[in-house]
Amino acid sequence: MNSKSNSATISNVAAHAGVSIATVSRVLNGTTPVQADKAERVKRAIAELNFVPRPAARTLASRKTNTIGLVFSEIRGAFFPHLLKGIEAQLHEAGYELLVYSTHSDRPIKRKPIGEHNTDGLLVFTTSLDKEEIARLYRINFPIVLMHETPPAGMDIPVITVENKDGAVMLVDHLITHGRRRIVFLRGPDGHEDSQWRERGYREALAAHDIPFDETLVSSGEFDQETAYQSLKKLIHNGVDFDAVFAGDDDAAIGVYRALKEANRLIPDDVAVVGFDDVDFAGYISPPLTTVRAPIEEVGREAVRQLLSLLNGEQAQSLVLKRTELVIRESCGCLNNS
Amino acid sequence: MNSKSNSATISNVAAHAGVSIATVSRVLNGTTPVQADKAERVKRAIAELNFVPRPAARTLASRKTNTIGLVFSEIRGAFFPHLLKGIEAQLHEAGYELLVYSTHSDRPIKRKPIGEHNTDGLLVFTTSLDKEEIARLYRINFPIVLMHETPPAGMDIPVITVENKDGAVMLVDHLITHGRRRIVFLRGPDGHEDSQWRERGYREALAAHDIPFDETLVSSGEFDQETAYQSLKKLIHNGVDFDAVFAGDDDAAIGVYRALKEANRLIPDDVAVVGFDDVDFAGYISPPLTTVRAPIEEVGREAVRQLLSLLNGEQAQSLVLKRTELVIRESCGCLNNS
DNA sequence: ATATACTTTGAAAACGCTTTCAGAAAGCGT
DNA sequence: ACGCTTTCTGAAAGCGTTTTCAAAGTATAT
Repeated sequence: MNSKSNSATISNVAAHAGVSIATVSRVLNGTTPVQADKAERVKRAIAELNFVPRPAARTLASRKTNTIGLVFSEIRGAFFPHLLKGIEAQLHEAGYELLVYSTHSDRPIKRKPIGEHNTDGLLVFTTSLDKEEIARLYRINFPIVLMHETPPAGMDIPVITVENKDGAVMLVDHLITHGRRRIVFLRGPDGHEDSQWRERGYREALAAHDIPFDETLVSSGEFDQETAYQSLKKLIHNGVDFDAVFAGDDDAAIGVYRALKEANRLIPDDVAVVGFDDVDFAGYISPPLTTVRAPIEEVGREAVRQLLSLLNGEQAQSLVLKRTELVIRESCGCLNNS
Repeated sequence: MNSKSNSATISNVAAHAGVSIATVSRVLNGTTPVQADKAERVKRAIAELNFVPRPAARTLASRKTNTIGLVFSEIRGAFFPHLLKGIEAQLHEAGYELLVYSTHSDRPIKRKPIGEHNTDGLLVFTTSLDKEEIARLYRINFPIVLMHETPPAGMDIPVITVENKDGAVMLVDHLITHGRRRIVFLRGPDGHEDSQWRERGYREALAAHDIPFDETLVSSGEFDQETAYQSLKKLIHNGVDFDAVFAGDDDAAIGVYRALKEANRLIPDDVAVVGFDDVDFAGYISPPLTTVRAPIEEVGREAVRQLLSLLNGEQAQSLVLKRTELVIRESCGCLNNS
């Protein structure tokens, strides 16, 4: 069928240039100096024969795959493309290939199809890889970098994430400063670290203003529009009193908007709403959403940088926290009140 | 550093099970029947030694990489994740790996780093690979499937795309039916086939209602928010008379919204606006955008299916057109008028 | 029994590179 | 000129599989 088989190999090049294959390999990789004229002949032969070294053969001989793997569990609409973009760009600059794998919950595979034998290192997003697999890779000294998740206790694996807590503090503090006191918080998925940190920020901001934490104001948002919608609807139905909502993330904020509109509560006049992430649509919904910008593309780039350090045998930073930034738009109401 | 090197190989397994490596290979791949008891011993040995065959060695020996490549040029925010999701899911179901490569315009590489030697086949999105490279791959009989782009003349390469023209016709026809006559069209990027077909649909719909095509109503949108904003601003500034805008795609529609709001023209009362794609935010901007749903995840899945056919030596369909679907929301104004 | 045809099996040859090792060539100091 | 480094270079040994080939073992048909 396809004729990959007939293309030139290193021996063809060697023969054509009148040198040994070792020499060809050397000009190919620049591992050892080669006489100028021979190098020239080899280069010409490579060009004429249109020779491209087979990655598989290289990998087998050198034990390096020259590719790194990206593992993630969900392609969250607005979030993921930015992460991928950062990773892709930074990685290809360094000459590595990118193998992508998504571990959907419904895929009951034992052996992970991505790991030591087909990559030189792994980029792991949130909880896409279970603790045991991470531990196993760590034990065999396989380079990994985690994004938005801390490693299991005792393992020194680099982590890149954003200032979730700071972001949440800024948001909630902003709301309080502008007169809101009863602020609903919608939690993200269980075990999601981003959510845990955001809740911590929420609590700290309240405490800083001497507002007692009120469990009835906390509900489940799951970083998901529909869940947030249902949760808020229930709060309203139960007659819970609140004048603001920190939705957990921007997706959930959409659900909050819907519930509020249905209940004829005005945003921001009756209820201020804030999200998290500053996804693409945040500025275009109505009213434009006040949120926190998470530099997710930069998280991707940084993760690659750290992984490359590891691959080069250098020391990597064990934790890189990317700054978040408050983006004030209209849903918090401060543009009118203040 | 890392100890991939010390893990079990096929010979270890063979020794442990008391058979030859050929036999191990056979139970591994099921290529030839093996006596039940021996097979059992081999399986146990594999489990005990925790043996995983090295992909590189397999590839070298069998000349199959068991991975396919995805080439694209841009990670369009709202569009791309769905495509990737479809591809990823379908591909891993079939046991293939996914290698991802983005050909940014500013990357001046000669040899494409993705192709015959590191993949068994390629999925190509729009114009991410130039004609020559496609022609070269076609010539060596390398399996490719194109998404949203027709192959160069004379090459029978499968194409998966959506009913762009039909979608555009539905959209424009809908506008006309509801009384709009002077409809602006914002073109996508030069050479982008989606855009060309949408324009064709735009023209056909006009013709069907005996509305003459008016070049002054056509401008450049580039499927980009900012460009669309600028173009529309200029149209307004030039005093061009129009009562509707077909923005080319949803991203451009955002720019149109902005320009219109700035000019104090009401959507849909003064100007109806429609987009294309039905990206995630389309239902949440204000007013909610009337658009056409493009089943992009399904395009990804279908592309994989066709590529797998090719890989299995079967005949693939040369063209698969996925149906588009009109999604009527509020920006077209029909919910009030009709 | 005997010739004939399957089944199973292992030895060994690829697959296309990198890398080690030792030797040849060249440069240098005396 | 003569050793002693220092550079280059090629032969050959892997890397870990798949696959071909022929032999050995079994069953079937005469």
